Amino acid sequence: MIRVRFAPSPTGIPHIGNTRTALYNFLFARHHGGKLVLRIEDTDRERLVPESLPKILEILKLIGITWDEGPYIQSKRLAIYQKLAHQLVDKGKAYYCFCSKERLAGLRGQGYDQHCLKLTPPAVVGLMAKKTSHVIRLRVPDQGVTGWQDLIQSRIEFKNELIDDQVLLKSDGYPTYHLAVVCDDHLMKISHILRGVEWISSTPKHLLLYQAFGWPIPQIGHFPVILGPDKAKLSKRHGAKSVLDYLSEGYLPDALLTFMVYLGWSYKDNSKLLSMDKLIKIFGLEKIQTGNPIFDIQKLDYFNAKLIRQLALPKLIQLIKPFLKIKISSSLINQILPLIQERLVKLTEINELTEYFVTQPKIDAAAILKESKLTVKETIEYLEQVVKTVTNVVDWSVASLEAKLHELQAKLGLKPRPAFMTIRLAVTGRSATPPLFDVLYILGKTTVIKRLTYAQKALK
RNA sequence: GGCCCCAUCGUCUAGCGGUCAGGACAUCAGGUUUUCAUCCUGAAAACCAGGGUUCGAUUCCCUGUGGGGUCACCA
Repeated sequence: MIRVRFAPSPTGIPHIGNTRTALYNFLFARHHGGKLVLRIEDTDRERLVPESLPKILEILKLIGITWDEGPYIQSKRLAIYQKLAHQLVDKGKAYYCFCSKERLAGLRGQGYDQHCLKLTPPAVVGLMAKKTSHVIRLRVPDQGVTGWQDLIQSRIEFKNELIDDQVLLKSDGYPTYHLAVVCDDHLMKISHILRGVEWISSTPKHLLLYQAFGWPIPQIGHFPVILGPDKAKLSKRHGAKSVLDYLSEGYLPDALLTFMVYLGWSYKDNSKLLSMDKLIKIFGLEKIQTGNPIFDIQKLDYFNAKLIRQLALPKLIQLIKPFLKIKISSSLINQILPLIQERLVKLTEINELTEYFVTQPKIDAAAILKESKLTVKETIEYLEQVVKTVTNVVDWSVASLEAKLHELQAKLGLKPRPAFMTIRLAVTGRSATPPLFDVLYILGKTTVIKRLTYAQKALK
């Protein structure tokens, strides 16, 4: 039975890299019909950020990651770790250490265990009675190597002599990560440990712990880490954002999902949007890359824009409403949305792409003149002609607007581009909009005339 | 710096001894006869270097270089 776990530390809101680790574990479990265990590693009470737990759960939920057990909370399992740590002391695999780290380093290799390992019980009791702070350390062998065949990387080995005697139980009675993770993975029957490469150098310490306990060793694999554009590990320093941040910026969950999964993993040409169901079917560790991928926001934009284009209109309307900041009626937004759907990269862009439909835009006289290729007087006259033409449009439709204005353009001997760009600029204040006649149609005759008149004044 | 991992277009990657080294994102050019966007077509763009092994290396081995990770009573 395959059992994997996602074990975040509640020291902040997980960024996209951490969430990807959860995703890969989830996909691996589901693909093989296994279980995902959620565990909260909160043994560092100094860095603990209480609000991060609900955020972690929210992110998993929004992205579509479900778990089968947990969340187990390590701080509520202290007795277990303490008991196991003392067990190791009894077995001679670990020892009480009353020495400072510096002193220990100085004594290393010179029989420091005379000070730490062989304290007889009365002596230990005596020191404890004096409230001398102490830790329990693992006795790491001085010789030999500890290694494993990594599921993703190659075989990895470390010389034991290079590994320090790890602290297992801190002086505050809390376990260190190393103790807690090994105990819990064993107790929770984790079959595959899948985490980021930043854990590689900790793995031999864990392996040694498994040996000390006499426990079977699970399979272990390390995912590449996501790097920032500067090729350093993605972190807050890069403004590494969480899924929550991206969602509020107008990215869609499935775009984020696709983007994350492709960072270090491949499927066909890496350009397809993938749903969670599809991913569960096709995901496998074999396609995980060994090199560290670089975070590229352009890919995210690509997936998001593509997904928005594929959305059915009612769904898009529903999704976009929370992002609307300008006052606009439902019927108007329903008319505009089909025109801007394929122009939307992020949902937040709805405001800037819609604004000129409800507000008189600023008019850039210089830009109009540049496009019209006419003098001020001629441009104003042309706009006047446009006003007359528009006024005379009886059946207000895209087709007749197009017909009449093309007629005018031909009659005046103007080229299409300057003729229509001048109108676009005069009415919308911008040079890039959906098709002009659709825009005019939605704006309505009154507003179009009003804006044309306004633009004429601005030109004077 | 020690230790460990990694190395194909700018980016994500396919490749698992013999390929014109393929695709996608981004970029550029052209087209869809008003802009932008979409869509279509095309272009430019990579095997880090040097040694081996082999009839033959992008692929296997070694060294170097480069990049990354890690060196806590943090995870």
